[in-house]
Amino acid sequence: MATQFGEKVRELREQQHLYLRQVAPLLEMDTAQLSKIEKGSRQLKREQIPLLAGILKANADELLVLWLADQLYDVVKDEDVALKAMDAAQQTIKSKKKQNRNK
Amino acid sequence: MATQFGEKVRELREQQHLYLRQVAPLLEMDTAQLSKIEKGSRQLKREQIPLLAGILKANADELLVLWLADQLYDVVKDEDVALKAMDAAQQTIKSKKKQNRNK
DNA sequence: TTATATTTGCCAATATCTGACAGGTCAATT
DNA sequence: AATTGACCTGTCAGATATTGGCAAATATAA
Repeated sequence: MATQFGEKVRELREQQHLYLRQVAPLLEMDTAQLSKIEKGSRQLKREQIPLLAGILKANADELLVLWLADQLYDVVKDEDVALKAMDAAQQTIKSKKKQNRNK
Repeated sequence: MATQFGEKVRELREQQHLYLRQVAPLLEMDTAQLSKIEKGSRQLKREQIPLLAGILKANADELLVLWLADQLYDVVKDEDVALKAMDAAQQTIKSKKKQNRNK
């Protein structure tokens, strides 16, 4: 249930001494929603990550990596072949990267 | 657009000299849907993979790995930090595995 | 042309996710 | 014990996304 992204957001928010009720309006949501995001039962929208990073004075890419890792984990979390699937996907990404370099 | 899973299914189906119209009904769908699945514009349901593997005399886990890899790829395909996110997710999976061993 | 196999476009039906609110717990304060 | 402030949880209608199914288009071969 808990997510790496949510836990990191909470940690950063507390470091900044901010309350949910202070941060939530900046993201145009209510405190309940932000609470759920930190607890991992809702997803922040991908495009809101840079804004949130700004609010929490954090690195947007670092937050993005955690956010993506949560999405990836969600796909394979119950699968015995999770690591094999991850390897296969990694290969795909690497070969696409190579393609992009050569065009 | 194309998927590893879809391409593999087509390859296997042709090896078995089967037509879409022969395979589709066994999966309780029409040929159009199966065509889209092979082309990668639709997803086969996770739970239908073993049945399809049986029809195509293929290994269910092998197909599952491709299917999952497609889902994973879809999450990160447009992201610069794709590989970092994959690494992070891999770490999470590995540490969960360890947890399961010790309980 | 005709027949067969596959592909594509469309859209209604279904499934999933989100926003918003109400009511709840918990801890500190009076 | 009553109040306050911060946060958490459940619910559900509305918004979004996905799927199923049909019809028509395309492709290939005879």
